[in-house]
Amino acid sequence: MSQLLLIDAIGNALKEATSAKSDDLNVEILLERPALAEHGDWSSNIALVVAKQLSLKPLDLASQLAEILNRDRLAHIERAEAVAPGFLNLFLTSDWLYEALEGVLQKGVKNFARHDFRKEGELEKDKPKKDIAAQKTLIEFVSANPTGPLHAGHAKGAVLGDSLARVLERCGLNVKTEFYVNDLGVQIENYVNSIEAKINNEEIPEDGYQGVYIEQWAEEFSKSQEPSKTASNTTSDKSDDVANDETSKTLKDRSKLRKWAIEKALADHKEVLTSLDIEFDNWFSESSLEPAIDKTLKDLKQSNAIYEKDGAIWLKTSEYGDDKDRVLVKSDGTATYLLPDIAYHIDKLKRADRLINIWGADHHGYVSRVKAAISALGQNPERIEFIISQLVRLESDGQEIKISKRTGDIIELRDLVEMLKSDAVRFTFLLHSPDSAQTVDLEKAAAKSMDNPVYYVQYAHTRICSILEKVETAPDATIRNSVTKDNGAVDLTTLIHPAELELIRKLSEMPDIVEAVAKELAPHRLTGYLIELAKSFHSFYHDCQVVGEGISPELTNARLKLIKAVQIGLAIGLNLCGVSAPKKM
RNA sequence: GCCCUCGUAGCUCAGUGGAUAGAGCAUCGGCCUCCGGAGCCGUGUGCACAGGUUCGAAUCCUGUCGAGGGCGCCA
Repeated sequence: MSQLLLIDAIGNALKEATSAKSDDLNVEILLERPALAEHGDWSSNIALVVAKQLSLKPLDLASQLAEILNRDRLAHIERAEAVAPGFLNLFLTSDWLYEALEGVLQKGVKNFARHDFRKEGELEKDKPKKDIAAQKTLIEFVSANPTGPLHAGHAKGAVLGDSLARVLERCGLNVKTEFYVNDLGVQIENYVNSIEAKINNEEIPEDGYQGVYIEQWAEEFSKSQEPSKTASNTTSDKSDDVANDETSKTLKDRSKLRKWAIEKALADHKEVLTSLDIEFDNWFSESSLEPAIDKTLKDLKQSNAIYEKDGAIWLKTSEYGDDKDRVLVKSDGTATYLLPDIAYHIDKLKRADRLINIWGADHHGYVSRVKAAISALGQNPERIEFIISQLVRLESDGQEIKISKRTGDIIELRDLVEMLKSDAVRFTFLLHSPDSAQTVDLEKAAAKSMDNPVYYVQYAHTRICSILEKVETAPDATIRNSVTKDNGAVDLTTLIHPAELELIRKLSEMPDIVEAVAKELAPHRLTGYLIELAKSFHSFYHDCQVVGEGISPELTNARLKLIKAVQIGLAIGLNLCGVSAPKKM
């Protein structure tokens, strides 16, 4: 049952009811699912919206529309009802639910709740799907500096970005994910200095990195340099060392250490991200931008967007809404972080039509600067969208966990995954809006209890698998044989229990939810929906036995179809969250 | 001081201008001869405050108060 048919029907009724005056009536008819069952399956506010410009009373118009719809007796529409102050409520016959159920089973995990926005352009008003589905979308997230392990603060951006990419992909978009590696600049030198200091048993410098990993990695590096352990694969390095004098040897060692340290951090990032089932399509190295950085500076100069003051080069960001101008090149001749970042965005704009950046709230000040630079270079800043994720607060036993980068007192992402497990990390951090300053209680998030929605949802999937297994392995041959195989005809009209109908209804909402997540870039709506779907299933499970004595084969077969469809929905939803759909728990 | 985000139930949070503002947890009380009780059902309380726009505002606008983040020739 397509909403389009209903919208069409209302549109025709509207034309008929207002024939004389509706020539320039240019409104979009929207349907919504009323919160209350007594308000029907679908509801439209169209009469309220257009009444004024037609100088009619909303309720009168709605009544007229209802009359026309009832008179025409369209398929699937049981009745239409006008209700104060002017809503038009549609009640559908229950066969639309059975059709919806069949549709889920036909489409299966592969195609249910899948869209192709590139073809579905006509429905939207303010933001056409075709626009959303620009040819290529590049979504950048995490992008932590390669100066140490990822920490708990990176979790939200990581799961947000990855799940969003999954959802956009399911909506037919060409999506690529990217991790920007800041492997240039002072923070890298500070990092290398810190490891070097540890190697030489010296104090870590003032502006260095303090974490315990520095010591461990220093040790690891030292070990890797011992000839006995590296002889097999570093012969070229050895010969180089022997051939050179002391100074160049030091430089060589330094550059070797830098390379090793960056790769070490990257490997560490990849490892923990993989444990969260996150694989980036591209790891983009800042150092690969060096030629582009010069060009960007020249282009900015040509655009008259920069000037010199106090020996530094400034970008006129204040002309584009920033509160002050910003330095691009410091008086010592080195670039600030902003310059390569501009070059990076220019590069990305060449590779994709639409950019999505997921940044932590601590970087939001950069939004206006990057946009300013993009504008100055003649590009459309609207092509870059930012999701600013508010900082997550961690609690343990109700006490906030203070983190301090200075002292290295942080919770590594690895520890978080170990504590909560990947599924719980992903679901928990997807639970709330990026705009919400979410508080995560570690004990609660780790608990395998009712407190923890991820297990509640997974448990629904497990229960379904358990029932299906029971049927397939039933010792009673009559049960096994009475179950209709996938292609057989099953009478779904035996599904009349409120819990059954509610479950189908909830399941049928899923395509809309997936679409909304993609349009609003709001994965938390998906986790919220999955909790609702699981709740509907658990209620059904409690009220309606699928197999057993006293359940007719017809009913068993219909209910089996129902739970298989729900299984499809749960599997899709969990997968979009990056969470497993287990058969057993 | 300026900018961004937020302020909804005791707590953690949903709520694309719509109808009686919802979940979970916590509290209290029910439900296992039954497919996995990691479950189900019931039980009160709330839109920070003040204006405005609108037929209709938790939602949009303005102001006040409060929280977090930012405002560096750091990243």
